Amino acid sequence: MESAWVNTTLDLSINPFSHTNKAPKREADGKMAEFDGKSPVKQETGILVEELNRVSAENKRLTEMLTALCEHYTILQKQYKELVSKNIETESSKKRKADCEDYSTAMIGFTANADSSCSDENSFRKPKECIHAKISRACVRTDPSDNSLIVRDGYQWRKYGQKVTRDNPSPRAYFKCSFAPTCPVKKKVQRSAEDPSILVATYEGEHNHTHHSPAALSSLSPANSGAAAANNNPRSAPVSSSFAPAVTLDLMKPAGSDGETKKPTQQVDQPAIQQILVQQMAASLTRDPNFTATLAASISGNFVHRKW
DNA sequence: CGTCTTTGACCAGCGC
DNA sequence: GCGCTGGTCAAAGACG
Repeated sequence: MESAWVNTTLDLSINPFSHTNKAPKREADGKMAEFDGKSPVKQETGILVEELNRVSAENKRLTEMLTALCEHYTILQKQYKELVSKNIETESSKKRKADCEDYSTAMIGFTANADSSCSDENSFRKPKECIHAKISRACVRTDPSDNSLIVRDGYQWRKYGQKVTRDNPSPRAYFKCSFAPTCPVKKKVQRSAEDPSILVATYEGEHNHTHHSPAALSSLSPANSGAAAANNNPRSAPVSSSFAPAVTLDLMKPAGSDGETKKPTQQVDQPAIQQILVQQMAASLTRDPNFTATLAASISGNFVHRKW
């Protein structure tokens, strides 16, 4: 389900006039108009009207594409929900959870937040804790060459253990929330066995403090990974700026009543997800210096080429 | 010197 | 009961 990853990047290299070569043509038309002896104002007006119509048509076409994309996304998400519910039913019949755990399934669909239910990893081992502890899972795509098991989520974590598990060659790191001494939240981070570029973070419990960490605001932005990483783990080297954009949501959002714990997090309202996505895209873009630089270059380039 | 990470040891749960 | 496995502890070392 690679298509489930939400790509928030923009291709700024697209020149709106490139496919029609309107700009050079318009320039040429203007020169020709001088030779034709027609009114340059009328020529310019006609060109502008034509361009306006073209832009409107393109806008309409893009809107239709976006609508179709959203519809496809909705359909895919529904299919994923059905798959997850089926998996929960089948997995609950198995005795040992470790045999049925598959991180890749946790990444399916909306990979940012997969709030696990009692069918999750501790359900068979610690059924009592499962009732009280909120368990959620997040998948973050990282640079495959980056060996650090750091997931920047805005909180401060203290590593208290590392273990190599049976079904995954990469070690699993254990973290406790160090922001508040009484905070019971624990986090396990391990690379996906199938895709080493993906870090799977499993959170247990709920934070009993507010999200004061400065990195909390910047954690959603890959561009600020350096500062966030410094806050999260001052001693570790800053994560490469080539960090792929990963959607990261508030992982500690309450999953609701106990009766609802059987449902995966993907049950969140569709408009809410879209709103979060839009906010994250905007935040990610506006905080990325590369984006602003590229945008400025693109705009200035357009001005130069178009010779307004 | 204080804080944090590392890592081997220990403990508990589970299956056989 | 034994072995396997995951989770946690705590001493030692690194780092600023």
